Amino acid sequence: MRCIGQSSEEKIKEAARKVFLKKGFDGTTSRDIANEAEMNIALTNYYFRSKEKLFLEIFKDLLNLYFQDTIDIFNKDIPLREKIIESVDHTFEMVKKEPDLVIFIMNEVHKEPERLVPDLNFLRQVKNSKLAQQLSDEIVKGNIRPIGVENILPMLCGYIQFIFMGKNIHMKVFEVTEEQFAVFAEDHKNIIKDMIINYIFLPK
Amino acid sequence: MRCIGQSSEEKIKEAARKVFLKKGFDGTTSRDIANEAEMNIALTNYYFRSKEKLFLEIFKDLLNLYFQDTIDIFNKDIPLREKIIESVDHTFEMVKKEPDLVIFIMNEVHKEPERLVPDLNFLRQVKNSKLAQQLSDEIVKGNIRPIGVENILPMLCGYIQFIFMGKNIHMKVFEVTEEQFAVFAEDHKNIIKDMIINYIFLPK
DNA sequence: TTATATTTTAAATGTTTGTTTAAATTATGC
DNA sequence: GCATAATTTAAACAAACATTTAAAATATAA
Repeated sequence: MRCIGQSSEEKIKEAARKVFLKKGFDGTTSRDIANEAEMNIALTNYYFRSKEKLFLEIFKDLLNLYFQDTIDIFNKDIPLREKIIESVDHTFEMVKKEPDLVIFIMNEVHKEPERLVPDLNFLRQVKNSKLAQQLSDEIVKGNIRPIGVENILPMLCGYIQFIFMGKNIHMKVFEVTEEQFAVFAEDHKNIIKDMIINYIFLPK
Repeated sequence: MRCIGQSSEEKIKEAARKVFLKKGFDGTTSRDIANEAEMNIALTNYYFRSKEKLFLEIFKDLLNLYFQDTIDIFNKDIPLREKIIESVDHTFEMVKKEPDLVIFIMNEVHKEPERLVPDLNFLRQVKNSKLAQQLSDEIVKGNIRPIGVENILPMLCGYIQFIFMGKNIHMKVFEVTEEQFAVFAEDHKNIIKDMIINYIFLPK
């Protein structure tokens, strides 16, 4: 094995990740991946047996990327207000760093929901996080409105995600540049945080 | 021309609309469309010249469906509070009726933003609606926080849309049925309305 | 060095893709 | 009814598809 740089297997996986994220499973051909990796077309099947197997491996990684840090934040031992801010901020940074991730996950799961089945145990962590207990506690104390994880999850993650999923539409509708969109997104992020906190917490 | 029922052209267009919405452009084959329409494979090209042309025609219709009613509501001569409620309610009904529409538009525009270029004039109506003026007026009067159309649009439409785009993910994460999801969605719709109004309007 | 195992290659596999063809069928206008 | 136009059909098209093959090249281990 050549030990300078990545192995061929890694090169292919990274290239495939890039192309799948950009074009989705249906829009990606084996040749696209081979070209991106600058490798022979046969190597994809030599290392991963099929396009589908390679996709599923990458999909698993990306689903992890999509949820793991959020789960970790939900499980942190910090006050609710802080957790809300950190969650929104993290989602914002995540979609900024990996702009194709959300629409990719949404679209692939929409077309074939059963792709999530092998990761059901992983997904369950979302609803069983510390945040759930934290919400119940604060509700009992009368500090916040009665609200469950299922309703706060989209607020903390989904709203921001939507802004970036609809980036191209926004840019056309409001006729703005990338830079202007970035300003808008930052602005909207702060509105979301204010709005959630303003809504959730009850006046003393 | 046979005048009982639809024309062949209409049959094909309707079938194509159905399949494109479900599987997207890349995931749809000419034979899928012909099968769905129960028509000969050659008729797609006889009536629409190519798969691409047929797609663009349908895409235009769907983009209209996605935006037109919202634009109309934005232009209504009704109080802001009422307009907010009506917008959210309309979005909710729209995505319930056409569950694949939002992810379809999002995904196709994400892959190829230039598909929106022919409809730029149509899209401009969103930001030039009466709602924009209405917001400025209320801001000057000190009734609401300073906020622009670009920030209120996602609140009125996007948040609800996200809930339905992520339907399959939600159902797996929270292990609920279709019926339970419907209850959740309804619930979240009301939260969104409360949250927006609670945030936008300043106390007298 | 030599034998063996791993990796890479060009070429070919059989399907499926979008699209076209030319003939067959049906409708239309006089 | 008959000529013409419009529609529908089965079949074929080349190109692109995922995947396989078998030989060539390279690395490994003795």
